[in-house]
Amino acid sequence: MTEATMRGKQPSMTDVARAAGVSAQTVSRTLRDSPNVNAETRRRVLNAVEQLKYRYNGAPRLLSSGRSFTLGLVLLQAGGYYSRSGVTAGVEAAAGQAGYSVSIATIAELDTALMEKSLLKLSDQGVDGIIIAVPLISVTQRMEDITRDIPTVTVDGSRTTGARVLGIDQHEAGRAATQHLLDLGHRQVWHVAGPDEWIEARQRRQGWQECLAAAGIDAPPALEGDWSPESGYRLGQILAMIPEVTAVFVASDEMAFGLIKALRERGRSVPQDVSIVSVDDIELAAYCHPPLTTVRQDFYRSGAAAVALLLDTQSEGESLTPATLIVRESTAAPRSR
Amino acid sequence: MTEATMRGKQPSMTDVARAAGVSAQTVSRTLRDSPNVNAETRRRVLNAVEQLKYRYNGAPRLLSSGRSFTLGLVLLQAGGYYSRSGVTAGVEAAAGQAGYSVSIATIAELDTALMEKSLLKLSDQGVDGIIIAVPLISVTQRMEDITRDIPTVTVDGSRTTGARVLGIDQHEAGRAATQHLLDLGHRQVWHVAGPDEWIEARQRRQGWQECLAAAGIDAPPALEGDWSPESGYRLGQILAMIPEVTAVFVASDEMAFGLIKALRERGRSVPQDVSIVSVDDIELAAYCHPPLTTVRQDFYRSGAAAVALLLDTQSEGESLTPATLIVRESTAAPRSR
DNA sequence: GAAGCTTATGTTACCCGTGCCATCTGTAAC
DNA sequence: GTTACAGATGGCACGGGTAACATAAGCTTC
Repeated sequence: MTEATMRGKQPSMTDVARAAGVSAQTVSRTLRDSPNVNAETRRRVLNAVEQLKYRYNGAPRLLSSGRSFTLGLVLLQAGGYYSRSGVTAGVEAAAGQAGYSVSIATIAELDTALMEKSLLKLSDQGVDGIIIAVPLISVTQRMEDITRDIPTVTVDGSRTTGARVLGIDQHEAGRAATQHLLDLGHRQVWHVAGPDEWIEARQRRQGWQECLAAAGIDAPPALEGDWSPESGYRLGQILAMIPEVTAVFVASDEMAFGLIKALRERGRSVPQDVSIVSVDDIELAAYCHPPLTTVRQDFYRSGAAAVALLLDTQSEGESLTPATLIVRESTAAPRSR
Repeated sequence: MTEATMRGKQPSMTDVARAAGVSAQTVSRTLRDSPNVNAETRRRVLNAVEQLKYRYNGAPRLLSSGRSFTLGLVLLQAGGYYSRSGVTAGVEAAAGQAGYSVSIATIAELDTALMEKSLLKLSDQGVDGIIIAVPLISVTQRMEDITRDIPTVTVDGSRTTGARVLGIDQHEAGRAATQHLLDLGHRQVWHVAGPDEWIEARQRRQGWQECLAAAGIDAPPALEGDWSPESGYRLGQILAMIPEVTAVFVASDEMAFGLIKALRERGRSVPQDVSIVSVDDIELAAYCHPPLTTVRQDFYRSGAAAVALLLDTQSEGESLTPATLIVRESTAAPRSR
């Protein structure tokens, strides 16, 4: 027992060493399970550790090894974007499992300068890897500089040099949603897309387009929203004025909420007059009226997979999480004429 | 992750110093905007920084001063809680403003052991402060040990020794919601509460109870959900079977979604048969059917305020963010009899 | 013109875990 | 008895930014 009870100061390995009557080096070896430590010595050391409530300090290792055992996560702050929580949880869980901690950097909006700043910030913190959960429009030189130095995985984003990409199969999501509507007998499927800078949005739109093309249908112009329910509402007011519209593929559940509201206000009911399929399967999708037919996305799994990809140098390249169509009550066959 | 991780030996301050023909200390002073640096010298240093692409390294500072300029954020992973994204964004923005980075620790469920582990993990990382955005049921000795060493602010949680508490005025939220229903002419207000471990839930319930008591009404038993829309749905099925129910105060928007669905399925329409007021004002609250009358919570602001409280040693004690009632269409006067 | 102060810069020591090498003991091999 | 070697442990330097102190020059004041 040491009489020196320094308040506020954490004990160091040297303190433990003194208490156990060995050198700091031996303490270090003991704690790292080095082979050449006598059983009796180990016991004494561990005892001292217990006694002093010694806590390992990673800073010196970071100092000499350059590794911080911290991963950076870039998120978009913009409200209402559900994927965030799921991806975050997945990333954090998988990282924690592997002994890494997660440092976040949110960017207020989709802007190259802000993006650069965030990457720089994470780089300054000395993160060992970066997970970008934000679409990248244009990749600047500076971004490349950083992602060249630090392993990077992009979840549902565009490709950076050296960055590995991973995500849900958005193309398939768009296809499946559209096909479901065609299968119900709809002759045409309209589309409310997400912002075109978002890879997800573009891929979903492509899936929709190609599915229509495969059925020999000329795709109507896509309407572009910003993921918000408000934008869905706005675009819904437009669609409600077009009598031909009987089926709409909406790029997110939240926009679908707005769309349904607009249609209802204009006297067009879902699914009797208009069928709607969206994407995400947020928790509330099953509890609105009518419950949404939607393509489920497993964000948690994506986040976890991103970390796995980052930490495991073996699995190079891309990987995709499947998307599954959940049929509820926002879709029906068109009214017979 | 192996050699790919190693950021090729980055230049150090000494390298910059050599390039600029000054001492490392002067470089340090320049980068930290110390007052006593000659303009010409500063120019040369910054030039060298640019040239060598020098990046600041925080590890040594953590090593010698113990300050990491990192804040820890404890979140609950459990899905569907809107508060998380808002609080996170607020925390990160305010922290970034002050030059701090944010490291997250999510706990899978409300469990003392997990909570301890998270705090320990953050403590190991050397965070300068901790923001707990999770309700604390019972505070263990180990938690106290940590929160005594590290400044801690709890957002909408219970009180830890030494931890400062901050949050939205939940009591007032419950009162305002209930009063609104009474003002419309309802004789009785039922309540679907959140889990009782949550301080928010308890405070909202108290506000409801006291408001009824003040009006001379005996409060009916509160039904307890778990914040999920599913639990709202389940409890809604029960309430739908009680003809006397004309007004319900629901502790969260998401539960309200479920409740409304259950009522509709049982042929009771909102707000004609039953009025509903909930809490949160999530983005979708305005886009469901009917749009929800709800008490708005500014999570972003709470998060930002938590950081301010943490970093500013002056402002001791608690602080409350106001809650405002947003009247939409889920409430109406009771049917006249 | 010496004391006293300000401004600008350099020097040194420190934080603490770990890689590397040195040391010491005991034991097996010749 | 001498060499060889493994096992166990200690000593020391290193990493990079910074607090604390030292130094040097310029300027004011009496």
